[in-house]
Amino acid sequence: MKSPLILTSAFIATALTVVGYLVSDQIAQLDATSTAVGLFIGAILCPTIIKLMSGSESASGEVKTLYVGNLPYRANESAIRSLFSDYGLVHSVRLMKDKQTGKRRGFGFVEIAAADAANAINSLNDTEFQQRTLKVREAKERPEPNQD
DNA sequence: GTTGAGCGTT
Repeated sequence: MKSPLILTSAFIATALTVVGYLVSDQIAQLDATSTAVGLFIGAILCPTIIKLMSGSESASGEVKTLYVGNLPYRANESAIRSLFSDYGLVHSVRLMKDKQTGKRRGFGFVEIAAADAANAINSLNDTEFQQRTLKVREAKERPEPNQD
């Protein structure tokens, strides 16, 4: 999962070196060919870098954010992830904690595949989890684009 | 170490 980041960093470093070399070459010679090559590489690098940066999530498909409330304080993210993994492909789990005390506030957000989101909600909402009734709904705020 | 309606940070 972290290999693409390393490859991307190495790629960007190499790209910056090439661009810097071409710019220096342009300043030294003011050659039209090196200018064209620099512009060509720049035109190739920009979309590539942007695609590498934003393509890490769109490659796994649509992801929907779910709100999970009434969680037991003893519950951890691993248990929630394991619970939702039985009904859909879980992308990430975030249990919100108080920024001042660091204690758990009893609710969190689960990013799951949009195709399995409704299934997870209907299957886990108002169900018992560690002696507590879960509240599973769609997240009100901070949705990802492409929701139309 | 406690509590119990709610919608959030890199």
